[in-house]
Amino acid sequence: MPRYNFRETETKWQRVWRERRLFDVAAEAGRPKYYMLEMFPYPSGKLHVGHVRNYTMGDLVARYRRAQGFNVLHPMGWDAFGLPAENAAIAEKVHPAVWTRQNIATMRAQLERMGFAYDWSREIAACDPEYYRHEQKMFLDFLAAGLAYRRESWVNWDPVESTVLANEQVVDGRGWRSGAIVEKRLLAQWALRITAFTEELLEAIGGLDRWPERVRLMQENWIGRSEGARVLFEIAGRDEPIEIFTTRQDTLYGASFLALSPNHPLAQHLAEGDPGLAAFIAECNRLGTSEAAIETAEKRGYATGLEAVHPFDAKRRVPVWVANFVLMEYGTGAIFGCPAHDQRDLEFARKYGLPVIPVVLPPGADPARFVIGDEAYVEDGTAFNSGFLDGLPVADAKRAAGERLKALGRGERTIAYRLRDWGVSRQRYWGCPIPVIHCPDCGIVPVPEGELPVTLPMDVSFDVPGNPLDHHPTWKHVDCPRCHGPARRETDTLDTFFDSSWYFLRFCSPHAAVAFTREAASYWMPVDQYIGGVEHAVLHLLYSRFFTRALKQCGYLDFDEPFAGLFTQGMVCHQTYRSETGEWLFPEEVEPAPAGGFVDRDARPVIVGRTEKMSKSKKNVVGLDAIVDTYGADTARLYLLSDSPPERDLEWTETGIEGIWRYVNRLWRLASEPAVALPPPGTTVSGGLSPSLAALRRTIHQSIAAVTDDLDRFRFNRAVARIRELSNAIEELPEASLREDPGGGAVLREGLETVARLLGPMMPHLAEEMWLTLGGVGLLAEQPWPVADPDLARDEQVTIAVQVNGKLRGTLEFPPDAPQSEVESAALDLPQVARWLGGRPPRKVIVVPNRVVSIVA
RNA sequence: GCGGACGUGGCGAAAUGGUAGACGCAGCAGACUUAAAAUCUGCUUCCCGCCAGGGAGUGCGGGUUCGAGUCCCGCCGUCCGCACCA
Repeated sequence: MPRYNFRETETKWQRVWRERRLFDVAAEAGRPKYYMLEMFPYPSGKLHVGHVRNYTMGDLVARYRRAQGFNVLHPMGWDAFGLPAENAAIAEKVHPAVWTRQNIATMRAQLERMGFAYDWSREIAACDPEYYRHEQKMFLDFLAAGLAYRRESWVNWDPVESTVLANEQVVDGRGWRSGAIVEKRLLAQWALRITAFTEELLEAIGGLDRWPERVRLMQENWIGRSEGARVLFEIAGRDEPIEIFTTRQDTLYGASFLALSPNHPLAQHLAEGDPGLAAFIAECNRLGTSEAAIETAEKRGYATGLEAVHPFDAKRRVPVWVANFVLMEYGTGAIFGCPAHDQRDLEFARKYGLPVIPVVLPPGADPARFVIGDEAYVEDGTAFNSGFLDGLPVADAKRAAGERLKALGRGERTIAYRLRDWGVSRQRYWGCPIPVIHCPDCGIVPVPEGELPVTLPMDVSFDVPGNPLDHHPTWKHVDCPRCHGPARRETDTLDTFFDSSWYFLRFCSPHAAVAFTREAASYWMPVDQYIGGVEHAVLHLLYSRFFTRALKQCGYLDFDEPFAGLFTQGMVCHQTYRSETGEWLFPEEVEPAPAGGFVDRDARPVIVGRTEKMSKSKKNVVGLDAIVDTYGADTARLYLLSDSPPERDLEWTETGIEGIWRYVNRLWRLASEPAVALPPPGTTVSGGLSPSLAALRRTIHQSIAAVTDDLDRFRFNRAVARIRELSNAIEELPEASLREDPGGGAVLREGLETVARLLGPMMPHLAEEMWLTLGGVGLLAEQPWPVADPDLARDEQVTIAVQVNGKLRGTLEFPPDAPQSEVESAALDLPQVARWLGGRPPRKVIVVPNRVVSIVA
């Protein structure tokens, strides 16, 4: 049995596509465009099959839209700055630039072998000075516009990576990469004013109707809008009031303390004269903020001795504490405590013996008898013990309290957000240098635009910990561009998320002297379909939305949203294996044991772990090269599309890939050894077909319609199933009916050509080879997408279910849209139906056209 | 704690409120073969039955409906995101 020679075929078609520059595109005013983009990868080494699932989906969409006549931009590039390159430099004594370039070469070759339809002429790498020079210019524009600024602030410090992390990069109190417990440090840092767009970023989420609901919710939660009030508390004996934020200004009469964050400026100031407070603060900053630490850490406080004046009642005084549970990063870093109506405040008050004053009365409760026990009352009710607020429901009391605060000049209603400005300084080498100079006389001076790019020095050493740019003997020593005195270059580099916040714009005009041309961006943008992992729901995707707005403000472009459509694909999983001693094993180090289970190469038993996302650390990866060597790119591509819905996780199995490989060979035989001789291409099918041939034609056109619909809706697994149904129908057609019917060959040709066309976006090499074998004209990749003929797709007979009391008792065959009365009487005449009716007339009969007859006995 | 998604055969999964399990994987039986592989044919939700047929069935309990995997209410479970957020 001849096997399909994927090796020869795949290289052949890849060469043809490349030589004809088939997927290189140019903007064509007036022609509809389609921008298909997959999140560009970090060049970490070699690809495994898990990496290419989203590229396979993206390629499917790109080729499909191309066949539909769109001018498709489908570029690829490299998110090439980042820490792994520096780690490799330390471990393997190879320069990060060299390591990165090698990985890019390897991975590009791997992507090329997959036959992806990229416009490689637009390839970019973020570590290329011709790329990052433009982001240095952007940084300077942001600086001029006040969107980039330097601040001294408490930052997340990753002690393992010796660098600062953005809030978004701290996961569960730990560095997102290193896993080290993050510490708080006060540092001077560059930040981007993402909070200038908070409300806009939040509101516009509503318009992202082709984004997954999940991602939109995650962004909403991340921005974290909450309505409340800021309140100023005068402090006895001090000029400066304390400003707090609350969502419960209606409960101000229940205040029994104020609490400051340990990092609040006032707390810091007081600590200078209070060694006990200083020790308390130091203790708080040592404690982690991980889930476990938070759950076990008790509420602890330190009384400062200060007293605050109640804003509504000057006679009332409340003590000011410093408390470990108050976050400097949220609100104003200070709260007022109302123990009766906040669980956390209650715990604190009970511990330190502070008063608990109920001020919200549950509906129907007796004010004289209502007391707070172990649980704060947080539900709705009416204000009491609250002076002018008494009798008001919570919502009205919030409004009235807000108005009174404003009238008194002691605060107003306001909105607090969880979103913080984006700290972009990183104390690393392998990133984009921040183009500023620190001058002892002039302060911060931007590098003149004519001197961009500020390039990284190549002669660096990674022998000592810390930032190699800072250690470099000469790099940072420069003259001030303004006063020409001795000055120092900024040695921090930009967070790599800066690089990925605009790469989709660079792809529009990758060789332009500017970051991107306005014309190219206005033609290609926004990205019509973006595909990537959900792990970037609030990192990259939020930063890019911010960047687009910031660039708009700086005059680069004139739209707000970069990604019109977003799809987040599921992961590729594989079983994990461990040796008896607990070391992870690669799948190829493991084989099935004759007695069941698995053994390693030395026949020692292997422990089979759970199925998890493919990751290098657990070794449950299947190398892409090995799969393409054994089965070819098309087989791998179809497998990644066929088994699970694209948004769900997919389990990679050896039997699964073999099943696809068998199907590939069946398809190949079907096209290369047709059951009857095919008429020349373009032969029209004449009428008067036998029933089985007419049925096949119907299946062909129904398949075209169904596959088209499935691809539009990202239901790739279903599309694959529909194509298999069509190819099964062709295989199952009796040879006799093909031979005897004069139209047989033409219908067979139509069927095979349709299979090839529908497969084109999924298995482009095999489809191209089938097309050639069938004698098709030109390249399949240049054929238009097939269009279903509704007349030919129409069913000749419909099967109508007959139910008695909701149970299926038989079926009827009718032409579509048969008269209801006929269908009804045929149903009642069925012997099974008569039996269930037991001779009595039905109480009710419901006829749903072409579907069901429901009889109530 | 808050927010969200999901729960269907041995497995991956299909199913505009209208014949549950399409399409595949695995398995079983058979054909071809000296044999194996490959290929082909058939079976494959569970229970009763020789068949005909019947019964049960989409996490659990209710409800709406002629009819519910699908809609509504209440549970249980799994996964994901956020979380001392004032």
